[in-house]
Amino acid sequence: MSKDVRRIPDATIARLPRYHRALLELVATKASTVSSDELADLAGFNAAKVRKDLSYLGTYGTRGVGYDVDNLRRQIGRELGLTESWPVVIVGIGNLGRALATYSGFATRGFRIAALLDADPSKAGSPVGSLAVRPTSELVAIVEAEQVAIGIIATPGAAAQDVADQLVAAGVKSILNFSPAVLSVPDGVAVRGVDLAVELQVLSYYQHHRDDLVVSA
Amino acid sequence: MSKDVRRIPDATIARLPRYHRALLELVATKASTVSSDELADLAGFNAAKVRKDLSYLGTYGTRGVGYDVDNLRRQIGRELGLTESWPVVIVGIGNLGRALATYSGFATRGFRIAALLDADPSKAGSPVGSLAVRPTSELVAIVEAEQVAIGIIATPGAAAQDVADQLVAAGVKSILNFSPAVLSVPDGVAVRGVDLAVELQVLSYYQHHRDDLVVSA
DNA sequence: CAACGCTTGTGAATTTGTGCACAAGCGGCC
DNA sequence: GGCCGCTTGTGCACAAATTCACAAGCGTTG
Repeated sequence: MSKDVRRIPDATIARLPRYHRALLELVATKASTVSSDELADLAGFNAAKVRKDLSYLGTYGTRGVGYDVDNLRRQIGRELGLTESWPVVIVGIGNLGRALATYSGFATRGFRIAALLDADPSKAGSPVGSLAVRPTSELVAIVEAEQVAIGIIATPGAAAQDVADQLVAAGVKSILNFSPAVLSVPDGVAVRGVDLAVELQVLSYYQHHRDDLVVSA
Repeated sequence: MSKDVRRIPDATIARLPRYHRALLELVATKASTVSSDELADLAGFNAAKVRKDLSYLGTYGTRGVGYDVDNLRRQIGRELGLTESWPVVIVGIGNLGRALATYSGFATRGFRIAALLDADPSKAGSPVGSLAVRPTSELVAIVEAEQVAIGIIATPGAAAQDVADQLVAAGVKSILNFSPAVLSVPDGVAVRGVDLAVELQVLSYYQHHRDDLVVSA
């Protein structure tokens, strides 16, 4: 009895945030409508992809005119679940954790930092931005009290799996992992990893093979 | 007259760093050989993908046995161009830039931070880790002196394109962009972007649609 | 030295994603 | 009201990536 479960391709979902951000910029300008071509430019893709991606969400464009900036932004936001800001916890308040805690982009793009946690008791109480660092033992209470669904891991790799287990036990269903460790979590918990060194190594590959690529014919 | 230009799929290249890291861990243990199955576990993929990926590099496994840990690590490192450490510059020494500057993962995985740069002259001279922050005006000199090929942008979005232009003008050929801005660069320059909020928003999508996905039949 | 268990390497099938090209349709203009 | 320019939405062909399934081959054991 499930209606038509509109299945949006993963590749499209990964691009929606970029559209969303581009539209936020457009809102700031006077622009009230935008064409797939312009949006492609702003988001860094091509027009055909933009149209196909947006078509999965529904028919929000007007032929001959383009897309209504404000409406489209709202639709994408709704699809991404950004209608109200998600509370997130950051675990591991080293240099990276501190940087994430003070990153303004989270607040402006749909997220609210509910708490900063660190296993090191000597860090507890010290302020980072407007929040104080709290001991990891308070995790369960915080997650429950604030209905936290997303956790960010910014610990060293060695501690990451342990923290992940605690997050899962506390009821967190989505994890963003900045440590280089590969996490194993039960079904139903989503994990996304960002490994800073991995990104550099990929660049290193293309840098290293630049000349190969030019060779042809 | 180009020999066989072994074209490695982009998707594979993006996974090579994960294999490389898993192998580094294996080297630390006693393990001298590893099967595609184990490696898949450690890197977070599946065995078939591992074997196919590795087959693009050459025939480094032994049937019935597995892959020689040390040799495979060396081969992947060579392919990624990690035989000696690349000098990188970090531009934009805010919270994120500072975190990147002190991130130990870069040093252990093939990169050396050649300089920290910031446009704000009041930051110049202040030490971050073992390096002093230098004004962006020194960029050209540094890139030339140290043969820097990779630049990391950790500025706010508004400054990112400007910094990218300067990096390109200085001769940097690969850019890792942590700002949310979309950069435009000439052909021949590689850009990779990591937008922290984008990753969270993708998680938000799956969190938000968790129930839809379970609905079936 | 033959048989066996184990693991790689890879063709082939399948799934997923991309890009083209054009019909459909809106809005303005004469 | 009809024509025209512009931009969406999408069917289709192609390309890339994933997964399956199995033959090839190594090493060990009796």
